Amino acid sequence: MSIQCPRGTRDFLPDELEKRRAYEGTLREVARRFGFREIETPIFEEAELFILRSGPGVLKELYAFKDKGDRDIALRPEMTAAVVRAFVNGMSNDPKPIKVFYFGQCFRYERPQAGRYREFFQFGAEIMGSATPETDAEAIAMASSMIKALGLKNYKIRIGHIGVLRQRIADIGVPKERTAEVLQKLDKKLYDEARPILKEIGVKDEDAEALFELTETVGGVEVLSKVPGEAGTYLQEVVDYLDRMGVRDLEIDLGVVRGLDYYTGMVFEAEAPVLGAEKQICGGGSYTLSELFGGDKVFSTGFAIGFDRILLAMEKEGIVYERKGIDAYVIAVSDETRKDAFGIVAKLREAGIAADIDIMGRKIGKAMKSANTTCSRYAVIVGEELSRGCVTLKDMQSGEQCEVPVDEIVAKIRN
RNA sequence: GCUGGGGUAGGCUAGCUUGGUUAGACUUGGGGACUGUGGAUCCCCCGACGUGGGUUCAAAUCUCGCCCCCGGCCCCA
Repeated sequence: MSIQCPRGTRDFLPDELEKRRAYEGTLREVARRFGFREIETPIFEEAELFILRSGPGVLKELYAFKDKGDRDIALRPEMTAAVVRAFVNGMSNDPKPIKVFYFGQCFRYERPQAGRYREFFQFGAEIMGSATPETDAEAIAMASSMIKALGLKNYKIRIGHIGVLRQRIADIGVPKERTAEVLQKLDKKLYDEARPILKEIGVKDEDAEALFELTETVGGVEVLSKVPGEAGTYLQEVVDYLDRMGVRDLEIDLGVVRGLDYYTGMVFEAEAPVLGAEKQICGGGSYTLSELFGGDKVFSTGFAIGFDRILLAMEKEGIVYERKGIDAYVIAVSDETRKDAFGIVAKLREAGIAADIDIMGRKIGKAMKSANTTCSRYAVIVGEELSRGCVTLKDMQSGEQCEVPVDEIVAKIRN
């Protein structure tokens, strides 16, 4: 038995990788259009970085190890922490706002299932040093554009506000150390499990029910009128900006919670229902994290897209990627012209044309077949017409062919 | 961590219930029919029982452990 990929990892064979690269390109292009620049950080970091960000609980799902210098190292389980670290270390005095995006693999030691791998890919973006509704709108707009640019049809973007919930939870007498526990139940909308917890804390029944009602505030942007105080006004602003930008594929859901403590205000998620259990394709919000890593407190908004999942969702929607192929396949009719054919393929390549040629000594019929399987636009047939300084150029799509002087083939193929 | 289903050539699969020819087909790949023309057809070739033990004269088939894959729960930054 041969050696397999480690559990939860995959080989990306050429067909698959070409597709992934193309969609990566789509995401990069959208980010570029939104004025973001790419950033890259190490694949491994000091384990401490992730513990600071997410709490000691992450350790059990971290690929962590000691290096030969006895340092505690971990493969990154996500990228935000590293980007914020890089910000604190080297970008904190850059002109604001700082808009960066990243793409890369992350690692989590979890049980693989649909859309969940141990090595997976995230595409994300952070806007740092700005805390305005415009900032949040910009992040949501870009996430929405990315999903649309990929061609996904079936998805939902839900926007909430963690500040509203935190405030309310504090107001009704839940101590800080039990907030996370309560939020977790609210996130899942497990009110029956939340009730006894709140009761035990000593929260009044009517306050508890009012809290549940708040998290049940779900619907179109019009439900914002029911959201009290500053947060309601703030979200209204965000939504107004989004509306002007033509971003209307959203709904309000104050039940959107997001796991972590450092989220401060707006939070949002996107999901693709076709995916089943692991349907979340994007998540983000506004946060402050830099002070945890020794920097000043800086407001940021960011999000990450689960690249593997969104591709899976696209596949389930029947979106197929068409292989690009090459421009020309050069075919020697006989051994007499074989070496000349290599001269011609070299010339095409020199001119920037993607050109291939048979290297297995095959005869014309099989070579033609190769031209076909490499998805070549043209076949360049090199035979006796070379004595007249010509080759035969065949359009593989239409089957039409004509004789072309050797020094005109580059121009002809370029059109 | 818990749980359901499943592993036969690169891919898809027959055989397994009832143990017994050389594990069969399709497809991909290589060669040829076809000495200057691809997608069609035909012929030939390469290629597999996840792994380790047990039962047996004999195991792809029965049995146990492990590994892996596909789902679901928990978790999900």
